[in-house]
Amino acid sequence: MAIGYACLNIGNYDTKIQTLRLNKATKETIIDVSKLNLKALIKILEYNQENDIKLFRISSDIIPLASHEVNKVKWWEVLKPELDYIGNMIRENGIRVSMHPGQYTVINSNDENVVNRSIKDLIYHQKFLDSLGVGDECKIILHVGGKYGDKETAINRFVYNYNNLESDVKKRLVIENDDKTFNASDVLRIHNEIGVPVVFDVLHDKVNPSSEKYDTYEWIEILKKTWKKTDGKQKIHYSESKNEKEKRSHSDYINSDSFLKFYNNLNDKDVDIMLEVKDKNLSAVKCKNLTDNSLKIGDLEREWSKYKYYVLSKNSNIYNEIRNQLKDKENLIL
DNA sequence: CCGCGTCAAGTTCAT
DNA sequence: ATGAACTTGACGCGG
Repeated sequence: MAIGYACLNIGNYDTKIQTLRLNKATKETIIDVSKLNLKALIKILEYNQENDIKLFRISSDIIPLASHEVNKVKWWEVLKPELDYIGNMIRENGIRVSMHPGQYTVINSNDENVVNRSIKDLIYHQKFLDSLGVGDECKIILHVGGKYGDKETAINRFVYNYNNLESDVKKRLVIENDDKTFNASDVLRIHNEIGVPVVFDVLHDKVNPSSEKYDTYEWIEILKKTWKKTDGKQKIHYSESKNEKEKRSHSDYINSDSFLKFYNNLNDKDVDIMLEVKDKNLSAVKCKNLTDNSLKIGDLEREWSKYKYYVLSKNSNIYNEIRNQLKDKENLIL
């Protein structure tokens, strides 16, 4: 079991992923920003290694404007030394990385141009992971896409376009139940047609449940079967609502009690858990510690002290919440 | 240095 | 109609 976080790292210098705007995009700026971002990724991976975090989602922005037509850079050649270095790091440290294209990547769109751009974007993600030389267990997570008023047709178009993807892309693709349209039952149906593994998203299932009366834990068991041995461990997404009103928004931090309850209820702990939460590595380290009975309070406090001044100065809200969460942990341990 | 309008891109839903 | 939300705030201009 590994617990991970997505894209960004809070509280550590030189870990920011930069973006480029179109009007600034030249061959030179694209390479410069890419190099900076790969340096940031190295820092993040070093942090992950120090903190025993073995699951991480790499930001799609790592290569700026990667699948846009303005980007003609052969980054996989220009940046080969950096990519090799990072790939070695990931393999040596036994980290499982993933990527998650944005909401703009929609392979079931009814607009052919959108589909073509989306395919290009998937190829970018595949090429990035392949250029690191990481194994097939390092996945690209994709949503099914839009409904366009007719779910049936939309699913069929997804299946058709999926089947036409090149096999290098397909071997890394997994799909996820979303918060509005395609629920757990829909993605399982798609799996049954094309064999693509399914990431179960706990929060999405809460806000967009299927008509079956399976609960979270039953769904996780059912969807475990969609993962073949070569796909690596089953992967799930865990997050919590920001509040009652903004149910679909991710919370600033993971609530210790809720997470432990969830974790203890898992029938099979042999699953990788990706947290989607605003405070990123902070909650990831905390949740990992929560599952580790051997951990001492002093370790938690040391961990926390590394961040508190930064977080306090940047975001006192998160500071207070996390401090309270750590108090929870003390109570749980004692 | 800070505030805030804007940023490559698609789709859905709440207001 | 508009804006927010999503995998994610950061860029960069004007003051």
